[in-house]
Amino acid sequence: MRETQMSERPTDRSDDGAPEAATYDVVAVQDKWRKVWDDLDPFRAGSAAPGAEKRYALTMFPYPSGDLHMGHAEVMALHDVVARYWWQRGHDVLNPIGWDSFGLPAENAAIKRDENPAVFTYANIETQAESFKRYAISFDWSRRLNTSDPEYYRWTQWLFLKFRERGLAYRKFSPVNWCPNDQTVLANEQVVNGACERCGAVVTKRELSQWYFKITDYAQRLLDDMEPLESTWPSKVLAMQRNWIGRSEGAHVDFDITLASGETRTVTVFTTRPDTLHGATFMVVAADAKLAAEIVAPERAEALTAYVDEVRRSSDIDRLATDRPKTGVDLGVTATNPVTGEQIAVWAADYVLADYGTGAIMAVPAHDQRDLDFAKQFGLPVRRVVDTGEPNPEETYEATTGDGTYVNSGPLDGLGDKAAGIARIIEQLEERGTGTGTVNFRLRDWLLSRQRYWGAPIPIIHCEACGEVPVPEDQLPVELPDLKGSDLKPKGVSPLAAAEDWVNVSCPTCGGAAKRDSDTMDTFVDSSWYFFRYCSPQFTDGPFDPQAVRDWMPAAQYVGGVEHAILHLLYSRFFTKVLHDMGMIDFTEPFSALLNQGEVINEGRGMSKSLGNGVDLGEMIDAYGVDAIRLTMVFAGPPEADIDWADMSPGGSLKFLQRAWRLSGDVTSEPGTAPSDGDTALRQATHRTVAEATELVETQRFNVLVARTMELVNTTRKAIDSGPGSADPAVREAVEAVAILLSLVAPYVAEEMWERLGHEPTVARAGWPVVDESLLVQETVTAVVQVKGKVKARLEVSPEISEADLEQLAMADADVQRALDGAVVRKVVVRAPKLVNIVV
RNA sequence: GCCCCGGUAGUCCAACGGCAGAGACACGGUGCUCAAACCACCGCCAGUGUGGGUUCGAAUCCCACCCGGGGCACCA
Repeated sequence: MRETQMSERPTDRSDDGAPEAATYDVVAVQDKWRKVWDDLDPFRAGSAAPGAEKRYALTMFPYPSGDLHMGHAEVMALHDVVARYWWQRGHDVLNPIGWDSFGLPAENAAIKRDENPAVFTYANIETQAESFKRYAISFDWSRRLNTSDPEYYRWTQWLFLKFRERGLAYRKFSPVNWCPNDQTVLANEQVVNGACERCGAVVTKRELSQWYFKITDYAQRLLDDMEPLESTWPSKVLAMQRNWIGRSEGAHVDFDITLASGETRTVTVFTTRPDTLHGATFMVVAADAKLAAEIVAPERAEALTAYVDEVRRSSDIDRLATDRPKTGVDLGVTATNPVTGEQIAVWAADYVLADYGTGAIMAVPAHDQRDLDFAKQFGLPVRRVVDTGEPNPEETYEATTGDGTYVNSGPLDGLGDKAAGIARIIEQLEERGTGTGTVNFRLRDWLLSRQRYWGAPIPIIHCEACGEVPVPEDQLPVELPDLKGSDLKPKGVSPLAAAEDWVNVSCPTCGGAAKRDSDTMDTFVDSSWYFFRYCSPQFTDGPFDPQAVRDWMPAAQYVGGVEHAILHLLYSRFFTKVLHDMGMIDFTEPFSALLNQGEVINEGRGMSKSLGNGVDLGEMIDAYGVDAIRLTMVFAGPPEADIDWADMSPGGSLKFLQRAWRLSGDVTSEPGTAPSDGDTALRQATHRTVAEATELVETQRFNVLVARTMELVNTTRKAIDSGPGSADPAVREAVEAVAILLSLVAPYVAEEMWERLGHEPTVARAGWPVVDESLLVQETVTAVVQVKGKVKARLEVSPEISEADLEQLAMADADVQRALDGAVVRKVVVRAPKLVNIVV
């Protein structure tokens, strides 16, 4: 990182007694107020005045992998501006904190250290809690929860069983993503570019029997319910979710395949272009799907097996390579095109995905580049059925995908409208019973089983006689057995399976010998409902107290990283809808507004051990103090933009805070002095700043809020040194406003200022200054006179001036007349009281 | 390939379609000092990525392109 001017201590001292500007001792101030706040407990939800509006300020709970880092510092600083602002506005605020404390890092650490993951986990939680307190986030510390506490995961398990009762949790045997490094399966959402989202290992496939949540049942609602979030969620997140859900309209079309045995088998394909059915000249099925093996002609079976082996060997990463030549194998059977009656070849290829649509496609090479590449590779026929006016793809091997006039398409010929073409074909297919209009989603069900130890056990008992038996509710939680060290080593099956005493139980239904399900749940299950639990963390009659949830939810503001766009945020929305359908809540979206903060990077790149460009939060706080670090984070730029720490100057932030603090020592009037006799210009500046600050916080322009506060500090400094002087009541009013504004960002110095101004703690609950509207009214405003858009004169006018008067004044101005130079005025645009534009 | 977000002084960033500069960093100067740091004051630097369009007027709206960052991607 860039050289920063670090002093030994965050305060500058001189060795001799030379005159110097007063500074406060950052460390002493932090120690002092920590204790006071611990006693006052000022942020307890429910502590606002009776009848206060309730606001839920939520921030994504941390994973306890170590101490807090720069990223936490940023997200919490931004989040806390909003939470503290709401308190100042008199709202009742719920600002809870807890830990997402199940997960692999703790388990891996436990294997290394030969201990139980709880040791590492709970030690880190204490470290982070202490750091959060030092960092002065306005949490309600009475609501702490950890997802790894049995009293929490009891309800995670309970929810799983409720989902299962509703048919939303089920087990199936199918190919799954397998991380060979973490030795567990992964959800689709956790596979990024063919690699494990957590560890980066290349993901392979396995066939396993696993638990799934039926999130696909909610695909359409997850899509539809985004509409009201349009103005309060980042469009990027909405776009990513839409993309992930991947709705596409089209048709299922049935093709009859004549098998080698002479039997006929109907295979359904999904297409978004049923209108091009007349151009379907061959069919392709996913090579790795069962279907391929079932329909292949005997003499082609060996070739198919060889091909499938080849495909299996290549990882998803290889498959992602663009411009890879098309590969495939002829299955030796033919299908009947349902509209043309033609016999077309059936191939297997890896460019058709087994788990999208039906795993089989009709290939229309003329109008799909992938199909065309395949046709070219294997010499399959190409037939144009839409004339787009472009060169014929039969000759150019450039597929045309746009609109055009149908040709070679029987009844569609001559039609020029795609929508009509699609509608007509679907109608025809439905009449004949060979197809139907349909909607397809890219979203897959959520695979929730994990073959690891440190998670919530799946509360199911497998009995040979009774099958899957849910653990009775009164036996929840199913607690983890106390395993440690090598017992936890990943071996491809859950470590729980080897815990004989734990896994062998009697069946709750028949009493016979049975085994517990030895998998644990994906930790994203834990985090899909923690924000409900926060509303009543000690509740024992259910996952949450319905009244408490009614009081606080949906969360008014959720702050966290965009990396959860299609993971946590999608899953939480799904959980909320299910809870709604269960009748447990009366809303369907958990988070009314979402803010994605940017990342803290260094020298243009993400901080990482390998780059050696990490910045240590603890060291930064030791060098500059909590307030300066928080201020730097908030002032850096718009909250959603990345912060390059190399461009930041925490030293400058500290300098500003010292400057603001100094003001509080210069105020000589008594606390409670009425400001009405104070200097009007300074009063106007104060009230304008507060009015604007209100707007700025509410529109999340926190960096500008800081700039406005700096401006007020500068103005007040001038008023003290070369204006009305330190005794003027307006100076007190201004400095008190500065303290309150700063309390959102720099709580320690704000508190110190508040005390020096003669007030009792805590400034955090002092209340937002009331704006005197009359002080916002300006006696004169500057009107700009433009000639052809160029400024030629400025006039001081009344804000109430009429358009006619302003025009007259403008035309009479000497500079304007000179600029006009006798030219003919064609038009005069008047926007009283601010502007006149004369067009010549 | 498709979809988002961004491009304004040396740097980080402001600017309801209406004076391009709020704030800060860095830099320079003056005062204070033996000197420096600190502090106070003053100064400094851009016409808004490029090309068109709309408009009385565009950093802002529209179109095309360039550059940077991110997301999705053999999704039928």
